Amino acid sequence: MSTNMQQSPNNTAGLELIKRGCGELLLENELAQKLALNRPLRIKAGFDPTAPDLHLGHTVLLNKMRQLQDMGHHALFLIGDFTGMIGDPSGKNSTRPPLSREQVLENAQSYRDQVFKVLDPERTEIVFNSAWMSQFTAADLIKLAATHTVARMLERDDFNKRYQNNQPIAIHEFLYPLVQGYDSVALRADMELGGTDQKFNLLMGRELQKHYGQPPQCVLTMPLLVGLDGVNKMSKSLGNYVGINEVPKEMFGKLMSIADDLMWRYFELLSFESMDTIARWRAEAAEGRNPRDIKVLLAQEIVTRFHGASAAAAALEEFETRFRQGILPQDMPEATVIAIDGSIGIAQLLKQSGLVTSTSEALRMIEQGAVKLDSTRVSDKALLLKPGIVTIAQVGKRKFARVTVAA
RNA sequence: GGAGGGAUUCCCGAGCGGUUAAAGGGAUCAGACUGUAAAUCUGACGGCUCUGCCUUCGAAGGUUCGAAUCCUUCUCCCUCCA
Repeated sequence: MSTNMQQSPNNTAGLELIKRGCGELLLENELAQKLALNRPLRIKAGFDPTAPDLHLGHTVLLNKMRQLQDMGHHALFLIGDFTGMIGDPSGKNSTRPPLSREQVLENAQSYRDQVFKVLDPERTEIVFNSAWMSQFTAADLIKLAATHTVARMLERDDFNKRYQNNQPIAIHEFLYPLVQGYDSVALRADMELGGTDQKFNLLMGRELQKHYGQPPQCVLTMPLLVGLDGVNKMSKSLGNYVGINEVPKEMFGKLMSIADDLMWRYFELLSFESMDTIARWRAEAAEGRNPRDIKVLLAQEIVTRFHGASAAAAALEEFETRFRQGILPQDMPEATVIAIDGSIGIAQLLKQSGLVTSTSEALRMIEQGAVKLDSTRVSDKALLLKPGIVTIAQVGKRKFARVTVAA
């Protein structure tokens, strides 16, 4: 892949590369014209100001951004600290409390730490929309709001759904697409990237740029990655995600937990393997090759990307010994619990060591046969342990702790 | 401003005076099985000093032997009319 604009004057080839894997490109001929200008294009992508926990879903977009950077383009990584006060209407009708300046900066640093695992820092500019929005006057805002009608806003799918379902829509939520669109004006963006669910907002940027006398940005949407549940889009709040900062064995295990059928979608959106290779694997699976083994390849590729090959190999090995052969992991959390009256009940021990969240849960787990001490199943709910004991406590297949009982 | 409808345990959603910690589904967790933390099946799924006790059905009061269920006020949401 070329890293220099001047070396890749072939715009047709560039256009094809840009389109690969994307959901939709609007408008293709406009982008061709922009590419023909032979200057680095300003590529915008917006992100929440909330504490980032970037996951594989984000990397679908970031990988595309990186690809564009490698073609010589300039990434505008927008942190929506002003829009964050609104909160993108998600149908949950919850507005977020505004973050403090310190929090925003802290989160921005956290973005930097994570996002440069994918993006090229040399070609990335991090910007905050509060920079221009905090200068906005009420009059400016009214002028901005006057550019669009309520009916137009209600075209947006989630607004429409909520409206149809008699769910509330606060007026300020209409401002979100407008402000996000205005960001494109302020940044003079040539193109904006977003998930397919962002299409409305991205197009709003086009409209507003025209309105403010700028050439409209192109819009490139990327498909949303389905979460581990196979149903909803991958998101932190739904807990169905694989974070790019997760330790190798978690990352590996989570990827192995996806349904067999779902892995093909993951291959398409996350893998750098050629489409031909993926198609071949798919055919092999259809002919009886164990899908588990192919899923391992996916998990290995992703873990390698973020942690390196040796970490990926180690994660695989641990996975095999632990789940196939049922051997205890090498490293596990340490915990110390206090025996108050000369001994401690098993339920208290599990609760205090953090393996369960309540004594009720501890008792339930014992009833269900999930609790083991030193690999021996515990069935006595009233079991007492004396100080001085060190034991490996286990709840289910995945929760362990080396527990010391202290007086 | 007027009339009506609604707020239930993580989510959706039943219940409409006692047998209700509250149906059903989803999510989650556990067990079995297995080719994996897949799939499938079974079970659990408020808390605690756990054969019992305590807290929960938007909030606060009230009626009653007894309320998620009835009454009053309040908060929020939706619909229609203006």
